[in-house]
Amino acid sequence: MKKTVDIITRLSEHGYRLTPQRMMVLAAIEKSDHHISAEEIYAQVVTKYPHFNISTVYRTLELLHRLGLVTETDLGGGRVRYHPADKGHHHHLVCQECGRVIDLDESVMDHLKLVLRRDYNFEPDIRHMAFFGTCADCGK
Amino acid sequence: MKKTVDIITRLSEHGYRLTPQRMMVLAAIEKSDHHISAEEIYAQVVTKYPHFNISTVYRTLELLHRLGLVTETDLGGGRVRYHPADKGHHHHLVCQECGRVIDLDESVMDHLKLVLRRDYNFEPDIRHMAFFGTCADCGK
DNA sequence: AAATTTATTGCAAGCTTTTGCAAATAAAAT
DNA sequence: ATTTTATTTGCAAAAGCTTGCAATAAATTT
Repeated sequence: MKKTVDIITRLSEHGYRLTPQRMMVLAAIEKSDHHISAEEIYAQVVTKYPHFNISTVYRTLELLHRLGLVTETDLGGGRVRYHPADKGHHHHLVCQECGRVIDLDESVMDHLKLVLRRDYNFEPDIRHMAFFGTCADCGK
Repeated sequence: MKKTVDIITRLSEHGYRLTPQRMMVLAAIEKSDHHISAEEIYAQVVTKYPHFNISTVYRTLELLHRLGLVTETDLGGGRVRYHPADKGHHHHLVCQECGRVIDLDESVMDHLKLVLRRDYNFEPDIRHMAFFGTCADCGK
């Protein structure tokens, strides 16, 4: 399990600056126990740093995602949710009827990953997927 | 291959009204040879119907998607793209480096669909997926 | 054919996310 | 320690999409 300090090292190694804003966004994501939204990160940081702007949250999230340190997932609800990539890769089933979110083990995507690599020579970024559909209860 | 008239029948059967706006949105989607965006549909219809509003496009697309007549897919580029569901189910690989879009046969998702149905009793709506990643050329 | 009912539309406002740009500042060079 | 540099930030505006609501109009009933 990677720690915040390792992510900081990665940023530094890639030549990105270690700004207080980035450190606070990172802390908010790492300490969150759920799939956090940009607005939630903003709300946490702005209490300590009143000038803080939400566009910095989005830019930091884009950077962390591009470096593979954070996953971005649309779980419905009209906003994207973020999760530290090191806190376990997993996927979700989202019921479009009742909104229920079912956790899925990472391994369910292994076969598809293999096919895309082998048959299409494509390296997919499948670390945190959400599939929409109808759950057992709602399907009668 | 389903025709526009069949979609109109389905709408009518479900008790939805056959308004001129809906007919024009439908015509724009059906006659498009690519994955069309809401803005493109709006631009086409508004030339014939100046009062036309883009919120009607989004509401019509949501309805057609809910009835399974149209697929919604994020192919990158900051906007969702729409496609008639009857024009062949297929999927895409989107390269995050060069933006290249590779077409994928519907069957690549068969195994995953089976697993989700069998092991999770979940009926997934996997009719038009896009997977992001790195294509053969960009992966060196 | 007219009246009734109820879904749908247009409009305006709002929400989430992105972007251009000048000012600020982290890190490197002196 | 100071200056230089290039990245990053805050701000404002905009893009894409959604939603509340009163007015409109499709379809049903009379």
